Amino acid sequence: MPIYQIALPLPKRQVFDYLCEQADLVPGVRVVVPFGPREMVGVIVNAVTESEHQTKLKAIKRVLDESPVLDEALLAISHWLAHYYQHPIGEVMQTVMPVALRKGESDKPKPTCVLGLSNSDVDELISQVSRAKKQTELVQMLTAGPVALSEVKQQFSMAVINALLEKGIVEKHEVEVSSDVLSWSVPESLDKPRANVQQALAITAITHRLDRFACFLLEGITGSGKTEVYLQSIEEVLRQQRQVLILVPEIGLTPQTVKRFERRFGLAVGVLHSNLTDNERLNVWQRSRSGELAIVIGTRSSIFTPMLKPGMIIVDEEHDGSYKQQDGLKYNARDLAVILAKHYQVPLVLGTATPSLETLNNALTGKYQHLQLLQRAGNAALAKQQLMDITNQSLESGIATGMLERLQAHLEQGSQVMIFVNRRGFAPALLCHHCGFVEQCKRCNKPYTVHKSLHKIQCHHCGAAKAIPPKCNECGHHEMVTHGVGTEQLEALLKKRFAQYSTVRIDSDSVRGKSKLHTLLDEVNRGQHQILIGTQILSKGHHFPNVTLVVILDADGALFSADFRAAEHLAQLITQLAGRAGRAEKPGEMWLQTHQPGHPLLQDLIHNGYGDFARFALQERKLADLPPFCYQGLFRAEALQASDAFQFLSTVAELLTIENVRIMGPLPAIMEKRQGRYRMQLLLSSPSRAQLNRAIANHIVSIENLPAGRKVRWSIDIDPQDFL
DNA sequence: AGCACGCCGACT
DNA sequence: GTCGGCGTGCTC
Repeated sequence: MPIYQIALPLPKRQVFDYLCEQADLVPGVRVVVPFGPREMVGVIVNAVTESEHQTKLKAIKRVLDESPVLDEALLAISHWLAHYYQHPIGEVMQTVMPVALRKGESDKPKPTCVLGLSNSDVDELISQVSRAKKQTELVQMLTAGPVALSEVKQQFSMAVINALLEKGIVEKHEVEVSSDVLSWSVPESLDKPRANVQQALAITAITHRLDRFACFLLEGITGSGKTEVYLQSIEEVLRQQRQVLILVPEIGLTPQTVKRFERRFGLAVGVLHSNLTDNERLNVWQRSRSGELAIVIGTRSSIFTPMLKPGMIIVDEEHDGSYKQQDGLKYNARDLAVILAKHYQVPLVLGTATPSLETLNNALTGKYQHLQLLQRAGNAALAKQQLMDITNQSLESGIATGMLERLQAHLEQGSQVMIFVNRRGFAPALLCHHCGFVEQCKRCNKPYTVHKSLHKIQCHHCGAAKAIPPKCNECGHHEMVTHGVGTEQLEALLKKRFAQYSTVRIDSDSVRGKSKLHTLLDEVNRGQHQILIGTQILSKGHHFPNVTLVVILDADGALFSADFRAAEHLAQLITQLAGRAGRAEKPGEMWLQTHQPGHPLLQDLIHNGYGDFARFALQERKLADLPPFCYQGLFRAEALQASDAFQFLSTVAELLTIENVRIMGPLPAIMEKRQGRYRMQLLLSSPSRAQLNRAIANHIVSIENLPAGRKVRWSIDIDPQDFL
């Protein structure tokens, strides 16, 4: 009887062998197997003739698929992920599959519900509806032919639909979707803008040979028309009847973005974002696999969407941190896109105004083709960047007095202003004016953030909140003062100081849902608010044409951070913000408040721009032997007892002492304590990615079985993005 | 990861 | 005398 190796969703770097009478099962097929006292859904990895565990083999309970759910590309990607990230194959396959399929649901499309008219005499039917306006509209919509229920629901409420169903005017049918044909037509005469020279060069470079792997860095300054390059390149791919996968950052996926793609080609676009249900996700997955969808656009995990005829992959805002998954399988979707494009033999376009140093380095060394868009189209403007030295300056809630006057001047001109702070809440600490005691979260050993409007102090690391203490816990004095500045405090100051203008605060406290964010942003652009206060959120995706003054309150933190990428991220933030404000006839200015006006990185950034800064920063990384000039892997461990984490990592360090791999640690993590657990890490770095990988791979099973690992939660992070 | 088995404290 | 705490070990 044939034996199959099955990948099961367990944190174990091994497969489990099972018997099955069926001899024709192939890798990628899901099966249900008995596992100890329970049942699990696993995926066939391989068929073998012998097993080390011959005597204890059990039989597969049920075969779920006739053909593999994981196609050849996804299987290859799963193995690559398991090897590169040294992650258990079962968990990898779990990550790669949509949730519905992990649970064992069928991968065949469910019959869709469609609504149609009960007879063809439209006038007769409309007369039956009588005066109900919405119902008449729906009947009219259906005169063109039956429409899917899910689509009808977007425009009409269930009440309207049910009313017509009860009257027998409309009927519901289940229809098998048969979408085995891949075919769409792109209109010949697309109403498209004319590309400028640089755009045209980029489009030609990308579309020159679409039938092979090539990686492009499309470095386009804000407003240079990156999207138009995407669109015209996509057009060529679509004409070849091939599909396009587009990755966007979490926050960048707005209905407007999707509509732009839909309107241009008049084709169905599959959209994947975090608010979809498992079944909606599965539906897009199926329609992409069958070739029905020409374009799929989505966030990080969309990289796992199968395609019948892949033609191109685009990663927009390639520098964005949301492409790296922070828990479980810590993959980077942008890096994975390179592997996938190579596998498919299709071009990959990485687009951004502020390339990550890793990608820029690949472009500068010729590994990627570097396409640059330096001309700004029509209405775009870049705010003029300037430094404001605040050493010895008087500050009011963190803002320099001179800056307040500048705000006043811009507001009087009828412009909008934007102030950027990197902290939510009122103040990042509460301390006793008498003895200096700082109120700290006991689980994280970090100061509580003060939220005055909620009358609470909250730990921003674990979320725990409590009432603001009326007196010092240490000395009992009643004089508690705040330290530092958050968005809430700035809002209070500016509301008082500029009472005649409307101030709005945009951070994750003030925008609970995504729709709230869009409402507020719309209000800003309609001119309902003049003063805009916010965090990171403001730097992504939205334009503020009437903003003529942008102030960054504190640029210094990032210059002396323990995280070597902090300066890069600050530069990206500043450049992105500068590109979001103002327009050609009304250019903006941007001020960076700093205690370090002479800092070379800041100087370079504001005088020579991001491109120059990035090249300079790359030199620094090279001298310091940091990524992308070395490769890193990070072992993290956390335990209730700091010594347990330390001991585990020490043992790991001993095992991994290998030539050409530098080991640092075990050291406490930057966030040394979080949610009551002590966190330590062990950083490995090597000039050779292969040697680093081999060092870990050779010992991972012994590490996995280390008795010292029982008390700790540990994980490996290959190419770590941050060191929190 | 789950889940069972197993050996020591406060309770109907 | 039992219920239940979570340490240890195993799952093909």
